[in-house]
Amino acid sequence: MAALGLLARRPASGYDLLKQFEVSMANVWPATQSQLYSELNKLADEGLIEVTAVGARGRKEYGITAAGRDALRDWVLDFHHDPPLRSAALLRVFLLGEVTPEQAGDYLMAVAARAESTLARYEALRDAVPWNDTSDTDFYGRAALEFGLREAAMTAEWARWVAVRIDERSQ
Amino acid sequence: MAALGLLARRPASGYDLLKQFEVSMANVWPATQSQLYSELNKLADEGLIEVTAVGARGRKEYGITAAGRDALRDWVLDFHHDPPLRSAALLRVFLLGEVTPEQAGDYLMAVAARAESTLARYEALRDAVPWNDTSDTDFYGRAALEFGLREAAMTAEWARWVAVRIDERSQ
DNA sequence: AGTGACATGTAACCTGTTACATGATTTA
DNA sequence: TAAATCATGTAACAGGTTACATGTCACT
Repeated sequence: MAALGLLARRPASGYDLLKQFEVSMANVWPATQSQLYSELNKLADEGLIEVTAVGARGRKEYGITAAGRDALRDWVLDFHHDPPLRSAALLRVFLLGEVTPEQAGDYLMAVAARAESTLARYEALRDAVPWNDTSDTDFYGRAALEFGLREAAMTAEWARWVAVRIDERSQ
Repeated sequence: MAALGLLARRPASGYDLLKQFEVSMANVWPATQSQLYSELNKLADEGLIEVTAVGARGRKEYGITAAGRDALRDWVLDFHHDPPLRSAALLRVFLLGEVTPEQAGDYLMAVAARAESTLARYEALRDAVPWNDTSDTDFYGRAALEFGLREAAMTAEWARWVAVRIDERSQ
């Protein structure tokens, strides 16, 4: 669906999309090259996209069809079918009793450090990108970034909070 | 790995684990019956768990082995191999430009409402469970719950924040 | 005797990953 | 002309899902 979403903005080849994924959606929806090409063929088979131009080196430029745009709109507004998330990070927390309090504390401080470096990266992105509120792409990209910012800050605070409690408890 | 973690606490059968998953870990690591039984056989093949008792109706009770405990400790402290998360919910936000501002706003208010009901559920859980800080299981379970509480609150606030901005922008 | 809970497993299918494979075009 | 980039695809495998399949034991 991510590929369909990008093609809704403008036509592109698999190769183009791959690069767009790297810059704009890597944090949200990572996709491998192999996956993307088979996804494009599948979307084309279903009539949601179509080849709009053929270029050099076998390049196929795809564009979204009317049916594709309908399917995308349906998907965007339907959040009931979201797969339940499976968080290895949280599962670890459940199992932290298996290691010493020192190790558990170190682990949480590492989690906090990672969240803080993610936060710094997102802040840099927020400050570097000239967001233009009149563009939907910019506006909603900024909204998604805001989520990332808040989540990273929350995670770092939470990890330090737990680390402090582990420390208190182990004395 | 979740099964291994539960078996580290006490021996259990696949059937027992299935019920434990439903109550204690469903929010973090959902698992299907089919998956669990094949996982148990795989763990047994690898020598990380072993059958400690055979009961009626073919019941096999598994216990963690020394090798299993080592593997679990390694896994718990290693957060580098976490799979990158793929968030359908955030991808939707990126694509919200495909629908009208009204629909986008409704969508975000629905996200907020869902987060708030999750929050209420977690708060009820927090207040209902008699947490005993001297038990590792309780302590770390409480820490994981705290994450859930903060995440739900953050998500609800964020969704309302975005909804307000959509509203301002569409006037 | 029948129902419900206990208890485990297999088969078909889908999605995704890594690694492999191939070739065309541009640029230094 | 060699290297980098452009461009797409296949194969083997891993992990997960749904649905199917099977049988036992306790209780009424």
